[in-house]
Parts: sequence; structure tokens; C-alpha cells
Amino acid sequence: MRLSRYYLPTLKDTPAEAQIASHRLMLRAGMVRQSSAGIYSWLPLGLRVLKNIETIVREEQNAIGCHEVLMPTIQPADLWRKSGRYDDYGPEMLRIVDRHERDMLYGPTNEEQITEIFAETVRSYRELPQMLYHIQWKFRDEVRPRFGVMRGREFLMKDAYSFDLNSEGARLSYNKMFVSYLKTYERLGLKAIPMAADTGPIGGDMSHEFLILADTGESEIACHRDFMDLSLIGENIDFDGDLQPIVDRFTAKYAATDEMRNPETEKQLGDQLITARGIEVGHIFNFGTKYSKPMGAKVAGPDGHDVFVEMGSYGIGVSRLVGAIIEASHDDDGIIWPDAVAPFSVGILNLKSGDAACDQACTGIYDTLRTQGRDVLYDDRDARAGTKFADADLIGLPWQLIVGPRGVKNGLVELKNRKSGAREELSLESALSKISE
RNA sequence: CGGGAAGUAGCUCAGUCUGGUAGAGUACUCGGCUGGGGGCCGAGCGGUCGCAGGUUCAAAUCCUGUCUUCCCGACCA
Repeated sequence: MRLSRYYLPTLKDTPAEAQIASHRLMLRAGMVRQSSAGIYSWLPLGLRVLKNIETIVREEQNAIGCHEVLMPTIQPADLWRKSGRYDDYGPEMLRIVDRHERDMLYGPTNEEQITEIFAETVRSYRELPQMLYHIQWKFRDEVRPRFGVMRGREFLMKDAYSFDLNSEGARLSYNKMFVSYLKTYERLGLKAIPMAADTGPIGGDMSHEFLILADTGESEIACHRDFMDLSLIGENIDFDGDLQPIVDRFTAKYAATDEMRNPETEKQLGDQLITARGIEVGHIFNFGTKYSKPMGAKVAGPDGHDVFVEMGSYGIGVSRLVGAIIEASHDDDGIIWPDAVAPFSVGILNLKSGDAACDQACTGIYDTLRTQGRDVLYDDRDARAGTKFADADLIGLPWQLIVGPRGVKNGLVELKNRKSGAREELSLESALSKISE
């Protein structure tokens, strides 16, 4: 993409309403514009990141045999009256009346909707287990939206739902999703720690929140130091095999969000304990027959008798992740994108647009990289070097190829790594091969 | 929903106390000088002062109401 023809409205000043880093940087980098409190429009750069995250989440869901559907944003109130949640949900639910005076609502989640679909279409235990998900906009009318897209009222969420014949099966589905989440976050370049979550009236150990550490996190968390070294990288996971050992490995050590913390355990851990702030980026939950009963989701079991299916739901806040990643990865100059979600993988900074040698060198690099299938942002604007450096750092491209008259004369370009800040002068060939490593 | 703050140019803000021609920086446009970390000089463009009502000869400024946004707390992917 040639920057001179792109739509990238960056800001030098920070809009007054933005307080935390991710919100400030998303506005300054021209990723989003606020429409009203907690509701945002996504501009091209922000949308690229959102789509990149969405793609990774989608691929990892598909990889465990979870099938994508797409349910509506607007749901009928009757659906929620059936589960009893229409009255329980409170003012957080945005209620809408259509022209025929029918009560509707903008969905804050989709348990009722998916359970109805399942109940209408699945009759036999032979069709189980089943897992379905969608990635759709949700609306929760928060009393106090804040932190930009991290705590918006409208947000994009991946929500998956599992259906099993019995609790043993539900455990297997839960484990699949648990491990899938670990993989998803690793691909996103995040260190996410699973923490036992409050299961409310249902009880059991079948609920986990996934949190990433960031100074501006919303809750105070504590965990064992060993979590910093836990990783699935390089492991070939058989999702049809026994995943319990992996789940055990990631749940054996102490990790708790504020309301679940245990002072006694923490005391025993001593200097093995890490306390930090965390941002919740996912939540998985097994809720048995809570929805299948009222919604009538039952299948014929092997003995011919109907049984209510055991269900679980599994959420990842996709739009929240954009902010969360920035919170976890930025500096004074701007965003530092992990490679996997960066809006462009490489930026080319032409320090002297209009100079024949520089232009020629840049277009050559630009064409080469595009031929390799790279997402490239070529800053060909007629702007000063300082402006280009500042914007490139602000929008956080992992690699910057700096092309100026000084180097071009000697056949050299400068390669800057956004994360380390390291810059080195290289021949064009070695720069290109280094980027591809 | 309780407590607090703020709405004036695209953005950051002054002016409001003490009523009297609508301001600065930046961004943008044009010209010139520049050219490796948001450069310099000059000339321009740009505003129903959130909205409504009131007081007054006169309101960004005073009064009343209202809307919006942000911060802290309680609550949440």
C-alpha cells in the first residue's frame, strides 16, 4: 500500500477523552474513531488488525472441529423469556421495540439463540458432540464504558458453544477449547494465563478466565512464577487425543484473579509469587443443562430416552484484544505490534520522495516484497523524514526499511526493528532476507 | 447508579471570575527556503463558543434547564 493513497488519519496530539495507552494510541494511529460512548468506527488500519486477530481465532476454532455459524445481532425477547434471562439481565441489555410493537433486543450473548437452533435440529446422541461458534458484534449497555475498545458497549466477540451427551463428554469439549485458547493466544503473541473463575451456583472447576498481564489491567491478579515459562510452542497437539495432561500442566500452579485469591497459598509461595494487573481476554465456562432444560434441547440417548444436553460456552473478546495487545506492547513512541497481528509487516520509508534514486530503490523494494506476498506500507509521501519516522513508530510496523539518499548512493538501506529499536545498515539483499527470517 | 470535571477552529487549549470586534499553537491551502527524528519564513482557509430559554442596549462570559463526553467508585467479554 502506498501511504500517499491510503487513508491513515494520524494525530499528533492526544484527544482529551483518551486516558489509557491503548485508547490514546488507537486514536492517534488512526485505527478507530469514537461514535458515542463505548461505540467505535474502525478505520482501515484498525480494521486490518481486527481482521488479523479474527482470522487467527477463526483458524484455531476450526482446527478443533468447531464450526462457524453467524447468528443475528437482533434477537426476539421471547427467546430470552424462555430461558428466564429477559428479566434477569437488567438494564445492561439494550431493549428495542419494532414497528409491530414486538419486544426485541440487541444481543449481549447468544446462548438462547444457539440452543434454540440446536434444539430444533439435533435429535440423537449420534450427532454429538457438536461445537459451534460465531464472531459477531454484541452490545452490553455498560453503565460506564471506558478504556476505548477494551470496555466498549459494542464489541466483537467470538462465542462458541459445545453440546455433549453427558458430563464426561462436556469435559472433553471443555479441554479442547482450553488448549485451543492457549494456542490462540500464543499465536497472537500474548502470554495468557488461565485462572480458575467463579462458577457461581453451578460449582465445579469448569470455568477459566484467560488473562494477559499489563500495567493498566482492570484487575489485580496473582500467579506462580512458573507460568512465565509455560508454553505450547513447538508442540504437536492431537486434539482427538487426551488433552487432560496439558490442561493439568496449565492449571496445576496457583493463579487467581482478585476475588479468587487465597492469602494463605500466596504466603506459602513466597518469592515464587507474581502479582500484577491483568486484562481478561477470554472466558470459558461449562454450565451443564442450564439452557438446554428451559430451551428444550434434548437428544435421544443410546437407551432411547431423551436427555438434556450438557453445554458449555467459550468467549474471546476480539475487539478487546486489539486494545489489550497494545496495552501489553507499546512504548512512548507508539504501538509495537506482534508480527502475527501487525496491520502491515514491513514499512518502507522513503526519506526523500522525489529523488530519482530513492524513488527507484523504494519502488523496487516495494514490488519485491509484494511479490513475496508481504503486506507492505510504502511511505511515499512528500513529507519530512521526521514525520515518517514518527508515524512508522506510532503505527508500530514490526520492520522499517529506511531508504535515504545517503545509503542509496552506496547500495545500502537501513533496517529498523520496531521492538528492539535496533537499526543496521545492510545491503538490500541482506535486509530483505533478514525480514523474511 | 453515587461522587467529580469538561464542552470555544480537524486536534491541544486560552478567553468566562470582572458582559462590549472570536484568540493562540498545531493541522490544512498557496509561495519560498529546506531535507535522516513531527524544520523555518510569509500569506491564507477554517468557529450557529454543545443545545434551548432567560436577564441585558449588548452574552462564549451572568441565570435556569437540557444534552454530550471524560475521570473515581460499585458492576462487566
